[in-house]
Amino acid sequence: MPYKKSSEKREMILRKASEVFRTKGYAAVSMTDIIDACGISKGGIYLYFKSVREIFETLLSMQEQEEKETADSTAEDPLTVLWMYLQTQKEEVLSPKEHMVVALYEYLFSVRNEIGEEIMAQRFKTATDRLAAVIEECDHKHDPVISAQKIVLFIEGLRVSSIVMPLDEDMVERQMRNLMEEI
Amino acid sequence: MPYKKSSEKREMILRKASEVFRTKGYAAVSMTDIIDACGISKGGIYLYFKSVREIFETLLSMQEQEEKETADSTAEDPLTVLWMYLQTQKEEVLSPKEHMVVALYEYLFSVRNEIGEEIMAQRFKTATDRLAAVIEECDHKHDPVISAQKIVLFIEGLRVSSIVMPLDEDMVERQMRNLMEEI
Amino acid sequence: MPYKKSSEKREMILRKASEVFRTKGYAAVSMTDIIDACGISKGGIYLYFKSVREIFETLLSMQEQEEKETADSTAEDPLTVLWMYLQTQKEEVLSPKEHMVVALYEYLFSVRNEIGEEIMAQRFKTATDRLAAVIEECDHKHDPVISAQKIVLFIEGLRVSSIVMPLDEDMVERQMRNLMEEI
Amino acid sequence: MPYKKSSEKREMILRKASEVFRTKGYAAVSMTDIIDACGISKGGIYLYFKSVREIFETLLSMQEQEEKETADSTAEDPLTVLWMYLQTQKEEVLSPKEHMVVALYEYLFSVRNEIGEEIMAQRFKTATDRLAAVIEECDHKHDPVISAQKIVLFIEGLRVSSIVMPLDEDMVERQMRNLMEEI
DNA sequence: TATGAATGAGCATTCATTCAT
DNA sequence: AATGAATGAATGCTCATTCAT
Repeated sequence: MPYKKSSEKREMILRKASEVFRTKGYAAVSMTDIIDACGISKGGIYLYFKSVREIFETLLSMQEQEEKETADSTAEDPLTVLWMYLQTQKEEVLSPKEHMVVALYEYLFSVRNEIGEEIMAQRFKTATDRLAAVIEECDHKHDPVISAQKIVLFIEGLRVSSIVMPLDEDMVERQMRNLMEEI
Repeated sequence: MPYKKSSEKREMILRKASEVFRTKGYAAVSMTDIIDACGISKGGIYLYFKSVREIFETLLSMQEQEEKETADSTAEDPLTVLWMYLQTQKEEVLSPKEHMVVALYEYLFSVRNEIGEEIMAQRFKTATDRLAAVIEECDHKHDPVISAQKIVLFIEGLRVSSIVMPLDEDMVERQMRNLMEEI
Repeated sequence: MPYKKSSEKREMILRKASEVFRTKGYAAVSMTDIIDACGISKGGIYLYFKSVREIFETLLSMQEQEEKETADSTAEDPLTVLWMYLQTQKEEVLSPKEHMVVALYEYLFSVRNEIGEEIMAQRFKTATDRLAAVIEECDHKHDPVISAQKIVLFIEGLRVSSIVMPLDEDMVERQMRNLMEEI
Repeated sequence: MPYKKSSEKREMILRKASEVFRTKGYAAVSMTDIIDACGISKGGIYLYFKSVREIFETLLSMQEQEEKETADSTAEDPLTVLWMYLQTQKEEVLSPKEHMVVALYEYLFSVRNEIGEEIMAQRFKTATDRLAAVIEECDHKHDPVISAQKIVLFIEGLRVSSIVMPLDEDMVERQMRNLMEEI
C-alpha cells in the first residue's frame, strides 16, 4: 500500500532511524537496519536520503535547531538559566540510552578526519561563550571563560562516561552543585 | 620460518596492531588492516588471535599492567603526585593521535552492551579512590572524593574533546592549574 | 495539462529521446534518462511507450520511412545518384555523433538473437539491389551486384570505424572516388 | 574443494569468460554471469580480476599477442600472405558466434569516450601499414595505402554485418577475390 | 491522462574466517 | 607453524515498472 504524504514518510524514517541510532549507536548502523526498522523497501529509503550519514546529519541539525529554539525562549535570571542548563545535562547523562550520545560520539569520531576540526572548535567556542555570558551576569569569583570551559568539558566527561558505565544520580547532583558554587 | 619463537611473532603482531589502532582508531580497523601492517599471511594471524577485538583487548590489559607498575613506583609528596598526574594527562590530550584515545573510546562504545558496565564503574571507582587518597593528604577545602571525581570526569571531557578538535595548550594549562587550586 | 493532444506529447518524447540516443548511444540509455530529458513524470512515459527499445524502434521506422520518401524523389542520372549517395554517407561518417550510428549498432547488437536475421539480410539485399540498379545504368566493368555489395559493406566498415576513431576527411574522399572508379 | 594452482584457475576463468562473451557479447555480461559460468564463489573472482572490463581486456591482449605471433611466423610470398589474411577473415565472418566480434564491438563502443580515439586510429594505421607493405611487394596498379585502407575497412564492414545477418559464403568468397584483383 | 511514491530484483564489492596444502 | 586460495554472508545502490491518487 504505497502513498502517504511524502513529508510524513520522511519524518517517519527520521523517527525510526533515531530509535535505531539510540539502540545501536552510529558505527554499527547500516542502511538495511534503518530500512528494516521502517518496514519499507530496499530502494524506498533512497528517495529520501542517500546514506546513513545523511540521515544522521539531518537528525543532528534538527536537534540543534530545537536546542536553539529552546535557548532563545529562556529569559530568566542568569543563575536559573545556568541551573536549568545543568539539570538538562544531568537528565541526559542519567538516561543516555534515550538520547543519541553514543551515536553522536561515534559519528564525530568517524568524521574526525574529514570535517574540519575548526568546526568542532567553533562549536565549543560558541557553547563556552554563551555560558560565559551567563556566568558574567552572576556573582562570580573566577574568570567566566575559564569557568565556562571547565563546565562544558566536565559535562563532556560526564556524557562520555554515561555511555560506558551507570552514573550515580547523587554523585551527578553533587557535582552539578559543586560546579554552581565555583563559578 | 622467520620467527624462532612464536611469542616473538605474537609481540610483533601486537606492536604493529598498536600502530594501526593509533592511526585508524578501533571501529575502522579490519583484520586485513592488521595483517597488511604485519606482513603476515591471511590465515596466520588466527594462530595467535581470533579477532580484532581480542588483539585490542590484549593491548589494553598490557597497557593497564604497565600503568599499574608505574603507579606503584611513585613515592613523592602528594601535591607533586597530583601535578604530575595532571601533566601526563595534559600531554596525552595535546597529542591524542600518538595515543590510543580514539581507539579506546571506539572500543568502549562498541562493547558497551556486552561488557558489564560494572567493570567500567569499578575502574572509575579505583581511579577516583586513588586520586582521593592523594588529595586527602594535601591541604584541601572540599570533600576529596567529590574533587577526585570532578578531576577524573573533567579529564575524560578533555580526552574526548581532544579527538574531535584541537585543544589550546594554554587553555589546558590554565584548567589544570584551576583543578589544583580547587581541591 | 500541457499537451492538447497526446500525439504532440508522443512526438515530443520521440524528439527528446532521439537527442539522448545521439549523445549516449543505445546500450547506456535508461528509461530514466529519457524521462529526465523529456521533463515528464516517471509513470507518464509508459502511457506512450513500454520500453526504451520500443521508443528506439519507433524512431527507426520513422527514419526508414523518411529515407524511403527521399529515395523515391530522386530522378537524376545514375552517376550523380551514386555520387550523391556516397557524399551523404561521407558526411555521416565524418560527424557520427550527430547521427544515430552508435545507437543503431548497439541496438542491432542487443537484439541480434531475437530479431530474425532475415530482416537485416533483407535490408541488405534491398540496399544492394537498389544500388546495383543504379550501377547497371552506368558504364561499368564489373558485375553490378558485386560492386554494390562491395560499396555497401565498405561503407558499413567506414560507419563502424567512425565511432571508435576519427576519420581523415581526405582519406574518406579518396576512398569514395576509388569506389566510383571501380564499378 | 579449494586449491588448485592459481594460474590454472585464472586461465579457467578466462576460458569460461571467453565463452560467455561469445554468447552474450560484452554489454550484457555481469560479474555474476562469469561467476556462474565458472562455478566459483561470489568473492572468488575478485582474487583474479577486479571487473568484467579487466577480464575482457586481458582476453583482448592475449588475442592480440597470439595474432602477433602468428603474423611473425609467416614468411611466404606476398600474394599468399594476402590471400591467407583474407581467408582468415572470411572464416571469422562466416562463424561470428565462435569469435568475439560482437563483444569486441560492444566493448569498443562502451569505452569510446574514455579511451583516446588515437589508440584506435593508431591500430588502424598499424594494420593498414602492414597490409600496404605486403601489397607494395605484389604486382599492384593502385596506391598500396589506398588499397590497404579499402581492404581493412571493407573487412570491418563484413565483420559488423556478420553479427546482424547471415553472410553468404559465396558472396564473401567473390568479394575476397575481387579485393585481390583490384590492388 | 498524468503523477511520483513505492517496490524488489539485480549487480558489484568487501571481509572475516576456514581449510587443504 | 604457516600459507593464501576460497567461501559466502552482508552491504550499498540502481532502475524498470507498478499503482493509488
